[in-house]
Amino acid sequence: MGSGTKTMRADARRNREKLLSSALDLFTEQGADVSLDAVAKHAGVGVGTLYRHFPTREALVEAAYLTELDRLHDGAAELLAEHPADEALARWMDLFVEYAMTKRGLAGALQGVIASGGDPYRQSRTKILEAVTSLFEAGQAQGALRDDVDAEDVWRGMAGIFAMPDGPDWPQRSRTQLRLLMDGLRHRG
Amino acid sequence: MGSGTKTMRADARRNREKLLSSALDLFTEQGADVSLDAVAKHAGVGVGTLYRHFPTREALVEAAYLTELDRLHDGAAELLAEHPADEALARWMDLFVEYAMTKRGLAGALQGVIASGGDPYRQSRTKILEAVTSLFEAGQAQGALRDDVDAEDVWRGMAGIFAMPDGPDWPQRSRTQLRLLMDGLRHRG
DNA sequence: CACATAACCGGAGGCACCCTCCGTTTAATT
DNA sequence: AATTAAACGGAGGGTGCCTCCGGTTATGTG
Repeated sequence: MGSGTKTMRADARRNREKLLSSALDLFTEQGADVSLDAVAKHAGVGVGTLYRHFPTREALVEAAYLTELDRLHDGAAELLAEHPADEALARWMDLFVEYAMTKRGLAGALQGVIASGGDPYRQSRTKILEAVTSLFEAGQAQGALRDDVDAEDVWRGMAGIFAMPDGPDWPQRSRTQLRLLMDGLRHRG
Repeated sequence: MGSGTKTMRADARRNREKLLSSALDLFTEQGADVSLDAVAKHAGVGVGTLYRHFPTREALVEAAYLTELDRLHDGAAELLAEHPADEALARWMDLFVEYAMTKRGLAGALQGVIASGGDPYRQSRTKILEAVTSLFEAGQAQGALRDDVDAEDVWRGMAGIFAMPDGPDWPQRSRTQLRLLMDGLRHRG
């Protein structure tokens, strides 16, 4: 990830982030063919800056997606630091719904990334599984969650929300779905 | 097909055809992102004319493909009128290779058609199967071709060329392949 | 703190494409 | 030959892409 994100000049990093978040907004709510000029303007930045950070449209979309993926991944550790593991997992599932929503929104644009030879989903599985594992196993260690299933089972259960037909209440239904799963994961009694 | 191709004014039909053949040329040899201005110029026609005939890029690409499909389909009857059925089938296979080549060339552009909700391949199977059937069954009736296989088997055999890795000599190898198939279809002795 | 300088910023500008609009041409009809 | 509805063509206005470079700013040094 962020090759030199660490040694970047402060303003450079700021702009990079503004661009990513604008791209996320516009792409998810307006589709794959937003103009890059529009993204730059929305970020309050010149087009030159955009092109310096992301030489191609695909680079921008891919980076936006990977950022979102990282947010999801890193969220696990943060939640785990502040809550009992089972509650952390429950909250993390809400994060997961948000991730799923943006992924849906970006789908069209990501399609284009793949068409130009990219592979944006390469680390998705790994990262997500890593997060689930850390949360779930912590829950087991704390005696709050069942021992007869493993993290992959949990992940498969969560992935079910991708199969649901979308509609205006998709997020709500997904959350319900995941809450059900969560209840199933706790110890009886 | 050609909704009112029959009652169109002569110049209109001429231009329509010039446009289709130019589109075929340019799309197959330059890829999916040729400019429509370029297509019009290549056809020796104003852009206005292009847009009148094909309101969207997708409409043009789809029409070009369907034209090619029709050419293949209609070729069967023509060949059958001029040659013994087995020879007609052999010649038709050459037509099929040409069709396959253009289909490969258009693949990228057709991908876009599908993305905008089109279904260019809907009638492909039917039309091709219809052509094969007429040729093959005529051959059987004339006693030149085997009786223990049917037109669908022939079609499956021909479809094999789509599985071959492409390269500069793809057309040649495809023809060889089909000639082999053709030999297998004739009666022994 | 002031200065130097390397890194970064912004957006004007040139180019290509898209698509519409309307004055002109032409095929078909009588 | 005259009429007219249909079709033509391409100029033009709008938009997006991407580069280039004069101006700005963060950061390390004296």
